[in-house]
Amino acid sequence: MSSATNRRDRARLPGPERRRQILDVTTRLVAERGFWGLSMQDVADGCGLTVPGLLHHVGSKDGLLVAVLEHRDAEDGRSLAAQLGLRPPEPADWTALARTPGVDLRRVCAALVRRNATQPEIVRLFAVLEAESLAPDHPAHDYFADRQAKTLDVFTELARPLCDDPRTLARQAVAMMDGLQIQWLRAPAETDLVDAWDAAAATLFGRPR
Amino acid sequence: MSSATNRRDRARLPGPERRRQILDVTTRLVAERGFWGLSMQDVADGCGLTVPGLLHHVGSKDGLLVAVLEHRDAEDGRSLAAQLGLRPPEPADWTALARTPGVDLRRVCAALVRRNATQPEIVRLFAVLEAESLAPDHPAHDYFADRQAKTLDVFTELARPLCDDPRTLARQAVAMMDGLQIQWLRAPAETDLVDAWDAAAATLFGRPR
DNA sequence: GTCTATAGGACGATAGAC
DNA sequence: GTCTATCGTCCTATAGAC
Repeated sequence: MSSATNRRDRARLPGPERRRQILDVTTRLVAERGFWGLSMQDVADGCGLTVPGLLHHVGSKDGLLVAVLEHRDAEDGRSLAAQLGLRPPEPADWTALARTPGVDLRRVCAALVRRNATQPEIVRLFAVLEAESLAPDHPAHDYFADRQAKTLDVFTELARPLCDDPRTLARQAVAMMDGLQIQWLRAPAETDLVDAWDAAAATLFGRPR
Repeated sequence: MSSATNRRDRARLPGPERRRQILDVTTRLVAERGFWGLSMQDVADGCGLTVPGLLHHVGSKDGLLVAVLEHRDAEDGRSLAAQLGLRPPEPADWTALARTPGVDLRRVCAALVRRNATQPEIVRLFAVLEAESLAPDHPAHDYFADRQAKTLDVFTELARPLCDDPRTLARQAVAMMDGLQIQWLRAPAETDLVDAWDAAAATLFGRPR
């Protein structure tokens, strides 16, 4: 018994693994409590660390949140690109979607919803932060303001082939996704997110293809 | 200078006025910070009270939140009843709407949106708490679970005359309202809530009347 | 109905040893 | 990379005087 957990059950993980662990634990806790309700103590406990040990990795509580959001963006970009069959080199660039032939708003939304349905925790993270960050002094305020603007722009481009007023359709698609996700999170037993979205897509985009 | 503010600028308000002041200040602060981010000290300061003075009125921090939510429900019930021309005696009973001739989901949503557009602060209060209260141990968790269930039921009844699948339409109407409100709160300059809703109503319910 | 005083924690962050 | 120790601040709530 010499190799693993050799000092009081506190594993001394290599840097990258420790970082991933911190991001995972934080994601879960922020989804539950929001940023104002998050305590560094809880995160540290969840990682088997002390608070100063945790701060060594992330600098500050604000820094922790930023790290989580950046990590999620990277993951989501990769997943979406993979689902839509894009080439891996530049996965993080949402904007590229709008210029990819054969990809329209309907397909992108369907892909997003299907991915989201498999990870309620992440959806909840964004739902909570989206509301909390309306406050101008919230550490993620600018991040979410940019995100909404960028999402609406890309969705508008994607909606252009589908209707006369793509901006309005983009707005409605975003609103519907956000709203259905909240209902699903509150009553997961009653609601199937994919079914609810497919019905909504029929309303938004017209009957199937 | 004997009647008002006679002791260190701290007005000794009569009970009901003080209560209203507390609820107003709390509403504003919860809308900004959520419940986890709310501090009794800030509420007390905003009322010109000490913290124990504040606690005398509301009992506890949880009690304060409950008081705010109950107060809002009462006000909203009154307003909606007035806008739809119902008799005042029983304004708080949402359920009655479903049995009122000439009232359907389209009209009720239009009335709700038009009222909400005049009070962004209240809309934000609900948006923030709706997300925060997804956590099972949040003091408003049960309140919002009930609220969502009840709203969906009433909306379903109201949608019955309009389509074949009223439950689905009800879900979509709720989702769309919630989602458009978030977008409006984040970028009030770019979005007019009433316009956005009227466009969405055309999508959801079909072209005008 | 409002105060002073205070209990009793939890919080985020820093300094410095190992 | 992680620790111990500690600082200073903020928090909700209670007890009891006025």
